[in-house]
Amino acid sequence: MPKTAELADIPLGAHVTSAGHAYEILRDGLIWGRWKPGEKLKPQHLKTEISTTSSALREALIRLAGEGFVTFEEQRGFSTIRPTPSSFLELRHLRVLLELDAARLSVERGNLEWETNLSAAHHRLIFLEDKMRSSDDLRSYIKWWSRYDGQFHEALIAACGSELLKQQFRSIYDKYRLHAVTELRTFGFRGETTTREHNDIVTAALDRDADACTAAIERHVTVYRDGD
Amino acid sequence: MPKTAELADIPLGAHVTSAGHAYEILRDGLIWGRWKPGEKLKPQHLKTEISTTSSALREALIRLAGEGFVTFEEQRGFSTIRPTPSSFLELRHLRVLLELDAARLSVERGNLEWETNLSAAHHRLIFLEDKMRSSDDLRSYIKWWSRYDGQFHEALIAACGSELLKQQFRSIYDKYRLHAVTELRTFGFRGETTTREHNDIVTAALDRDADACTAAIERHVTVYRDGD
DNA sequence: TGACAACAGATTTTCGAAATTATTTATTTT
DNA sequence: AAAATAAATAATTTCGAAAATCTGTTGTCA
Repeated sequence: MPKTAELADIPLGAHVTSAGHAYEILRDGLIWGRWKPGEKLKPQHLKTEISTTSSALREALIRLAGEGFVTFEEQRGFSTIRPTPSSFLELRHLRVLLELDAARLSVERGNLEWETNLSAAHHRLIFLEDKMRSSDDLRSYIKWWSRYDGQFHEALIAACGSELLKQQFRSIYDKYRLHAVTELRTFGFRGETTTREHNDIVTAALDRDADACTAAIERHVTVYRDGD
Repeated sequence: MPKTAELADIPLGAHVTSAGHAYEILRDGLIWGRWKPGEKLKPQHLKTEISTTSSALREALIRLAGEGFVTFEEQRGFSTIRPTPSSFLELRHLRVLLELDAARLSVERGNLEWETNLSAAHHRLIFLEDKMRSSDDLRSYIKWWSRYDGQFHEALIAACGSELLKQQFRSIYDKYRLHAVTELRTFGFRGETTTREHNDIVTAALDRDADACTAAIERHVTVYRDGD
């Protein structure tokens, strides 16, 4: 369990290069809404916020544009993406497609180590969810919950046997998270329901019931049925 | 039908910036095996091959690394990816996953314009395949066949309703193509079989038979069953 | 008023040289 | 000879200023 001091902020990965560092800062800031949707990201401007040079920022922004976290147009620079209901649904659809496929493979192929890691990730997640239900200030928990949720879903698909599939899932999941942050703030934490869903997923996975597992994931992800 | 002169080379998209230009050249070169697998791509070196500055090349390489066409490690630069049997299977698996889903949606949602475009793309493709069967020098056709095949599969999924899904498919398809180029050179053009498979796909699609269509696609893509 | 050109300010792109870091080669030590 | 160290070479990263391009404003003309 994290100490209180650690709960305040998640440490970013250590990076040797300044461009790599700028990339981490920007990526984190983008996911957590540091800049308004559609806002222009000008290297010259950002170098006061993030203390580095505009060249390093440009390089980081190019990488983020490739991953779809920012948009880029030749001669007119970078902007944050504009989350729309439609882009949210597209991301969710792709997330479900990838996760169901990967989870099915994982359930079929996973060994004891996979079970153990999944169990551990699940335990850590529901422990935090328990804490959250008995707290009135959720904001400080959201980042950690988000991280643990991500690690849980990664543990679930870890044994799918395809590095590419895992990598694609992670990329989509992170962009989905960027969109869902808004929703999390609007609708709040769903508490016991979420915990029950996570339980269903793990139970089915450890029972090696791929159909039940994928069904549980789909229920879990598509809770807000806003016009699929 | 392309003129002979055009057949020799496919024109790259016009770009305003020199980094964008370098990106196009590099991407095309990577797909068509201009550099050996695992070969280091050093900006300083490349600027003699591709006449531009090392900075522009670095920027282009960063973008290509983000898309997975080259690998990148901090402090030790860029290299071309090493196609392995395993990475080929992973790409193919993901390609099938995305294309089946997108094609099903397209078949369900496509309108008359979709039908028309698909029909056109198909016509152009089988016309070239006909020519190829009665030719003894296939090498000059491969690039064009590859392009038309890509356009055909894009036309097929065009009506899926998700820009993100189409974009992801394209990215995976291009990397799949990079791998398949080797295979195409090894096994050669499969001729009549391929044409029949393309026919099956279009027929099912225009019949609005999603199940038959996805089955036909899967047969088409997973022809070389090397240990899935 | 509206269309258009010229201008000014801001932003993006280009470029290459200096600083940093990795890699290879040569030398010394065990 | 093998391992460790040092020097030389090569590659990567950083940096900022100049060039090119875009954007918004002002002024002119029909």
